[in-house]
Amino acid sequence: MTDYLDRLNPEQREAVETIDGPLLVLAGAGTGKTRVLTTRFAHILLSGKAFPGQILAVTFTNKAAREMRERVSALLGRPAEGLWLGTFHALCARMLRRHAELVGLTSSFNILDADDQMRLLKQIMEAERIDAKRFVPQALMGIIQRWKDRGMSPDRVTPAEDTDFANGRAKSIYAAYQARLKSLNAADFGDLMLYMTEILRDHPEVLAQYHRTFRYILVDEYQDTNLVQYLWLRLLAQGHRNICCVGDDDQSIYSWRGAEVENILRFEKDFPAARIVRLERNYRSTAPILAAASGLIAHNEGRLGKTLRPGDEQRATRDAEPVSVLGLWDSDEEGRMVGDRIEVLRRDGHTLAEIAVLVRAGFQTRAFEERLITLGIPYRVVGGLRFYERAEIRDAIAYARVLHQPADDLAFERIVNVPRRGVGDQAMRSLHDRARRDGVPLSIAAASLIEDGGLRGRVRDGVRRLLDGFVRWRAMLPREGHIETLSTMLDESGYTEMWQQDKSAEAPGRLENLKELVRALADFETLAGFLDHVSLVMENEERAETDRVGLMTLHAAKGLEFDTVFLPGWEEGLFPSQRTMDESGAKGLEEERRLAYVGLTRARRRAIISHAANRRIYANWQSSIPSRFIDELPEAHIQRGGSASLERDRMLAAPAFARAGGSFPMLARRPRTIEAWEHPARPARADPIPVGARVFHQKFGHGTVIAVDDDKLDIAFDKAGSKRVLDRFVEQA
DNA sequence: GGATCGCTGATTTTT
DNA sequence: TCAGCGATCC
Repeated sequence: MTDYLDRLNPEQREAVETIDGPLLVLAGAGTGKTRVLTTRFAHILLSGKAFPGQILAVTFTNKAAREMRERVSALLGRPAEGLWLGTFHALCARMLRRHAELVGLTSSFNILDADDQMRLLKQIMEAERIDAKRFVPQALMGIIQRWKDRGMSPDRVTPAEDTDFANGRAKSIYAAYQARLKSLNAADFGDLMLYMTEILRDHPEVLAQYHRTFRYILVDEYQDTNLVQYLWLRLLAQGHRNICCVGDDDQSIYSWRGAEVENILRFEKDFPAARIVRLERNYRSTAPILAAASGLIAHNEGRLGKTLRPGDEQRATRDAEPVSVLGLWDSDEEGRMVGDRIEVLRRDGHTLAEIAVLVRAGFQTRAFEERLITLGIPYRVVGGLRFYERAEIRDAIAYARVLHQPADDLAFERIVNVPRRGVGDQAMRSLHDRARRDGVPLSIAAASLIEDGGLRGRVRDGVRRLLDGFVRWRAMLPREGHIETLSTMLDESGYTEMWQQDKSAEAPGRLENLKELVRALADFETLAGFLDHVSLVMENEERAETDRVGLMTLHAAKGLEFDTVFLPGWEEGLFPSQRTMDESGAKGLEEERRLAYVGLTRARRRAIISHAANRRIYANWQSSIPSRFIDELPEAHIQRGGSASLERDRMLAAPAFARAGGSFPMLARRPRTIEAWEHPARPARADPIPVGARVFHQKFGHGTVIAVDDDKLDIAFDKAGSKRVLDRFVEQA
């Protein structure tokens, strides 16, 4: 009965068996976090402490929720049903449907996606006559979302929290935006958390009800919670105080999305007498990889302090290769290096799906894609545009939304002129005016405009055909079912034909996606069920288990693992990203370092870090220096190599090069060298530059040296901000 | 109302 | 480099 406990190590076992009272599990990368969470879940059920419906289990991603559900079912030996297991947002949506009227919505409220949100905000900013050029709507959206992340409805935004965006009108636009959402009976993602937290805070009877229901609370990826999620959890946990949070402060990489690591740090304060269990035995990576990752992350301050060590020393050491650090001439060579090595691995019988290339920013994947295409190596780009974010899918869903909910103005607006029905700005304005005048949805306003001649000619005919269509499709729905109806609707509305007529290269793919969407409908009983799913589960269901190399950002790689991990582009400015450092300073740098740590700890057996001396950024070449993170890796566990050798250093040091501003496009097409090289030995500078010195740099101008690290200088440039550059690129002013 | 031209600006994005 | 947007023209 309890043999599942035998498979755990002592710390894991403690985390599973400490059922009552607050518990914080600090789980390093690869220490069996998911196993602990799922086993704990099953253990609570199997020990008879609670029924499935009395456990609240929260994750961040749908994937994590699905995984937990599957693994709990496996442990129980039967499907786990009636669970409150899901993402923060899905759980809040479910709760909010019950209490919607408390915040002025009805239980059938719509959940808007990013696209709808932006359109709405733009409309409001336009109405408020805000110059969209000076104040970009995206920026305000970001501000509003951060407010929501911190649990602030418009009336709670204090002057101190306000920004000077749009001359101090941000708060009032926020209020208008919220009002508009309510009038549309809609909530955005942030609202799901915000409203539910407000309800729990202001309605003790509702809170008491959930206290009765939830005896145990489990939280995954606790380091990623934002303030409103934290408040929500704290309210719910006040009942039985049986809350277990699992997280890793070293893997907190979403602060720019509002996540606050501080939530972990204050757990003990909020829950006195909380038990803390550290999981430090790593069963994933080899000893050198762990040593490199640990050595790197040790450079961060303010950690809760964990040290990863191999769970199985023998296994982690056997045949373990050091972490490779390769210095390359330019980004092209880096691409070739990665491609060539993947080819070798493939020839040696390695599974491609066990290889990943992890980059800092999305655009970097492109270079590797091109290389892999040339070599004929199958790959998959993880992330990027997701299925439900594609235009054709969103259009089709908008059709479905109008079908389901004729009053869904945002959806109606999206499709009324797709395919073209001659509805332009002018007609749109009439529609809006009429809708406002009569206090009716756009579709009703359209009907009334056709009736009294407010719309004429081609526009009238087109819109009339559309409205007639909806009447027909709605009648068809109960008779023929949602699958048949949706596909008929897409055909009869002319939407399918629009893409059939389209001559562009993407058109066939889009038609394929539409078919896929109709297929996906089969998984749902009703149209409503499907629509709720798409708004909450915006993800691309991975199908076809083909063997492919993974290309993705470091963020997208969190939670995944691979035998071999390539980590290209470890250069100052790119990684750590200059922009992060400019915007968030030392804190930003630490988050970048955590990102590097996440990257390294994805690797089971092999990690290959690389940096290029010259990188093509957009149109031109830029020279760059190795990332400071490379210097922070413990030398004993890494192996340096690469082609950017003595020759390069001699050239970099040459005065002519420095005078040319540090870039030399004419040299970019240097003949390829096969992996030779040892680590570049570099000539010391004859006249060392001291801290505080005034210096001049060809590209960045004048500045003051604020720190010296070997041959690298941290310089606060008067105009260009602070940067790290090689001493040979500057001269004392 | 719709096509075309030219300018701008460009991380990370679990829901 | 190049996509996405707004301004401009038909």
